Amino acid sequence: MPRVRFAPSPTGYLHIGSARTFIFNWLYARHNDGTLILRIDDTDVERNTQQSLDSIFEGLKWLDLGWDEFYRQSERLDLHRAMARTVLDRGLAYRDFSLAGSDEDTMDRADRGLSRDESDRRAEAGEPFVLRFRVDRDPPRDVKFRDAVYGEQSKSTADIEDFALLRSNGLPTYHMASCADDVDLRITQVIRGQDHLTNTFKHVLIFEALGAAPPEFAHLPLLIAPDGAKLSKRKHGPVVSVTTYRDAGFLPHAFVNFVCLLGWSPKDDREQMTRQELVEAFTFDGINRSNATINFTEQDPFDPKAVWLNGEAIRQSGIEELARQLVPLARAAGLDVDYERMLRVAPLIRERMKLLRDVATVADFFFVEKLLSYDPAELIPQKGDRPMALAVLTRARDVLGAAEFTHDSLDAALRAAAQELKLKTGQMFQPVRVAVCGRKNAPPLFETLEVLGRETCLERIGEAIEMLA
RNA sequence: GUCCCCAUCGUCUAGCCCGGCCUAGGACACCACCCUUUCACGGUGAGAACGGGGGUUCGAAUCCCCCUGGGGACGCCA
Repeated sequence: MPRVRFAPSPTGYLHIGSARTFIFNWLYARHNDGTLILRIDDTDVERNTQQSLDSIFEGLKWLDLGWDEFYRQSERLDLHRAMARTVLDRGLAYRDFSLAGSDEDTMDRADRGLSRDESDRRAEAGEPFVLRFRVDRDPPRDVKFRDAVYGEQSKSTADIEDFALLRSNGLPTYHMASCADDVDLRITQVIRGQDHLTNTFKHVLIFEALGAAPPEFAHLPLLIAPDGAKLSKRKHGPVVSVTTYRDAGFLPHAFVNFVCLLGWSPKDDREQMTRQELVEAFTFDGINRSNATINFTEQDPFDPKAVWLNGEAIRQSGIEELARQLVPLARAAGLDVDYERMLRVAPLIRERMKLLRDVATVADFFFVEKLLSYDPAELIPQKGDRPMALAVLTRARDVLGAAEFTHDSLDAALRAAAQELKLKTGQMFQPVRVAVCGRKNAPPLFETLEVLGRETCLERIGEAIEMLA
């Protein structure tokens, strides 16, 4: 049974690249009936924050995929130290007491040749040290592994420096903790970003030193920003945060769908896929080797394809479900909404939204007492003038005062009115639409009038007439 | 500086491993037209790419080499 893990470090919010790593791990686990482990890599006490841990959970929960087991590295430090000790005892690591560091030749540290006796003595005396892996370069040999995505990989030990296993404060480094836990948790596949590809040679060395078979590795092409650099929290800001997508009104699945298409393909031209279809189609063979650019700008933080996918997902969602999701977004935008009313509005705006937050700009007039002020010139129809607009609105007021407020009778009544006034239907409808919606672009007129109700419509048309008079 | 990885439309990608079916396919975006009471949805269509140079071969987007370009890693961060 495959066992994979997603191992974020709580040093910032969950960004889209991490989210993709999580999703690919999830997909692999589900496709192969395996186990997905969430492991918090929090060995760097200085940089960890509760806030970012919360934000990671928030992001992962929103994705709504779940995981099977949970661990925190900070609760497993004894294991890491014990394994580091094993490496030391096998002579494959040494204590480096020269804490200056920077000028030091990273290949051949001065303390590399210290005798074990002296090393032990100084350690017992309480002298601080860094435990380093003793990379065997005499003679150099090639460290090899086969990556499931990038193929055979090889690197000479001559090009690998003596990296740290334990810090002078006694805490394990990422390399040590990660490998120790991968062994202990019996991880079978390590699926992570390609930025770890060169680290992997060090990890292979650690697995060897521990006498453990290394897991299979699958490195993912990086997600890069339009400026060409690896996506980063520091450089690109909140536009790369998963919560930014959530707050804008992405549907979790649309987001997942989009992210899956970055660096992976089902190879058969499918793009909109259900969760089940993704699980069934996901294999390492479909993963690309080249980095994927995610398109965003300061003005428009979301990739157009993500937005399109989301619009499609919105159109495919049920009215009840959509209305339920729209209510909080509308409230956040300051609109006075309730579920019942949203249920009537949702069908009118479903295909006019790409993000859930669009509800605020597309449906505001359904929920406000008083329309936002608009330019009275908007009331004047194509190839028409002020008197025409006035005539239309006056007639419309009479008609709507009498008509039954259902789609069909409104349709019939207003069309008849247009004919009487010898106007094109468009010339008849536009002033009415602007009067009741406060703008030219809006959902279909009769449905809109129906939902708005007679009282509101007459009131707004009256106001429009006053504006023109 | 050293090492590693990558290279098809603006972007995401199919094709590459197993050369010919590729006058390079799909999607998003953009543009045009159709539908239409506006907007949107939907439909139809157009433009748009194999980074360059050498090989190998009857034949190369596909195989090899070089160049160029891009990215990543080299921390007592992960």
